[in-house]
Amino acid sequence: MKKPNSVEPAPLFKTLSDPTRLRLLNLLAQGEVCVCDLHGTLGIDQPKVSRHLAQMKRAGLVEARRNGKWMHYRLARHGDAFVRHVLAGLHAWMRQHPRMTSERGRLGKVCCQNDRTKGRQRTTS
Amino acid sequence: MKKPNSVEPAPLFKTLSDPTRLRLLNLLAQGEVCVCDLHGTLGIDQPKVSRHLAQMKRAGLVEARRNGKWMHYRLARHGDAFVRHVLAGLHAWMRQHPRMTSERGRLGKVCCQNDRTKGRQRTTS
DNA sequence: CATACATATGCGTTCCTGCGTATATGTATC
DNA sequence: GATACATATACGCAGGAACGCATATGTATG
Repeated sequence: MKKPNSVEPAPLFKTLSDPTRLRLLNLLAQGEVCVCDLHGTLGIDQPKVSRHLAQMKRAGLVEARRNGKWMHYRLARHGDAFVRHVLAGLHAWMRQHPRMTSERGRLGKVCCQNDRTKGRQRTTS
Repeated sequence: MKKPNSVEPAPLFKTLSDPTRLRLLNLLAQGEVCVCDLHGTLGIDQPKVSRHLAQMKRAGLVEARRNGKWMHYRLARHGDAFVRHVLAGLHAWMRQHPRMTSERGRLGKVCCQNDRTKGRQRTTS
């Protein structure tokens, strides 16, 4: 089912070459997040968020789940070793980057209060 | 001297998002190579090779050394851990990619016969 | 210093990408 | 089914990236 040879680095790097997409990936590292949370946390227009998510979904970097009106996005665990390697390095970088860490911290104070039964907990209980 | 925090992933990924540049990096993994060898091996127009090399030089991925009329390019050992991580993964991928391996093999049958005293040896002595 | 060669760069064009705006789709509620 | 809300997409535009071509720079050699 997997085709490890079909993964070309150039398109992957292209997908990762946009700062907005990296900020989204950074938030998604926290777990499953709905679009309105991403939109609210980063202060980015909703259509812009949607488009970038769609692009990353096409690239196989994220997966989506519908829950009522809300779409929840999460990181896809990718089958290709090279992709996993790059993403692991990226997330390590993000973990120690002040602004990225700050944005991860801001997540959870915004928007839709639907089910949080699974996944991350809100800091503001 | 180094500024590890100044390395932004997005510009790095953008630099790596072009197939031609990846093919050049692949050849440079063999050691120091002059522009005419890159040009001849890959069958890419010389101005195109020069421009991509210049871009990667600006990004700190390669370094250049002049030897008479020839410019020799080599991979730069980058100070930033994240950059090194990504490049290591990339080169590992290239090592097991048929076309990339083939192109590395073709290197050394072309162009300028200037000093090879240091660095890789030609297969065609 | 004129020539030949290796490399770099300027220029105009074409293509791609990301954006803002408006609107379409999809879902729940009344 | 009409409304409200969350999300996705269509459209036109503006900036950027890569390219082909011509030419400039830089270096050795006669």
